[in-house]
Amino acid sequence: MIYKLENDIIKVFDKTQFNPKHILECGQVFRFGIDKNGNYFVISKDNKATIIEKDDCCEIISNNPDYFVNYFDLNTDYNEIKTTLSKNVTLSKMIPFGEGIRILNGDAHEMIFSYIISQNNNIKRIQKIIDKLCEIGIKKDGFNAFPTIDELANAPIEFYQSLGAGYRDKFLKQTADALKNINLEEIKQKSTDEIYNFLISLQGIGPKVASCILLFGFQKKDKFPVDTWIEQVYYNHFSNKKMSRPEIQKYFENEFKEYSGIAQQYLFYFERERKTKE
DNA sequence: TTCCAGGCTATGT
DNA sequence: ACATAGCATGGA
Repeated sequence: MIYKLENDIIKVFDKTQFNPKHILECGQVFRFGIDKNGNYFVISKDNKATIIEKDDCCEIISNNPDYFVNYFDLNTDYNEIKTTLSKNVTLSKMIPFGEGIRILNGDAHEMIFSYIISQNNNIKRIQKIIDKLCEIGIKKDGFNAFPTIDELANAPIEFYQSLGAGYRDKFLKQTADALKNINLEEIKQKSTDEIYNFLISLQGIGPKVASCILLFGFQKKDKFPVDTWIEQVYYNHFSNKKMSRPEIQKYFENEFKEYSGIAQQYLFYFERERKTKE
């Protein structure tokens, strides 16, 4: 156990496997930032958590501690996973850059819309578009909840056109309409392949976006999404052999098995931190 | 100005 | 089954 619950505050003691910067800036989530006190915060669904770094622990202050124990995946031992993944020599050299990364247990519905927006886009603009999308979400204490399926389905196409999302606006509207009569909790009971096929049947979702949604929204850690950054990691650090993105995905999923998605985050964070100075 | 960003759809072969 | 043009927008 790496955490304790005290007066609705989660105290995480093992900082080698919990680092708010690594967790939030490794590209898996978009509704986060640093508040005026210099503390990281993250919004998920209709919940918000603020993370305060102390000398001996990180304190997670939120409206819903149970939600965030699950959200931050606090019952999983990431040091054990790191040891396993370190058998790959190339990856073992990159893990220290993002040693406190954890895969967040995000909301499936929120991940679907977030990652439709993410296609052929950059993270800063993705965040701006999602922020605008959330303006129709319920007002909470200092933030907006992510809009529900009904709120998104009831919004007219003009709303989506006002987001600055470009050609993705119609994908968002079509997906909102398609999801209106679907219970995602029932979808969750299906096999990974069945969920994948359901996801790519939605407009604006292809192999990469579906893999992200499976990993971050359906907690399928054996998925390894391949985007432009991962393609570069592959050619810069693993092989010069020309491969398609689906082939690169297979290559890494075969290498990292049930921890593929976690390996992917270390690689993504390493490559992106190396090439973007803030 | 051109290129690129967590790619997908549509339309060829 | 695989290859590629076109796609909205904004920042470098």
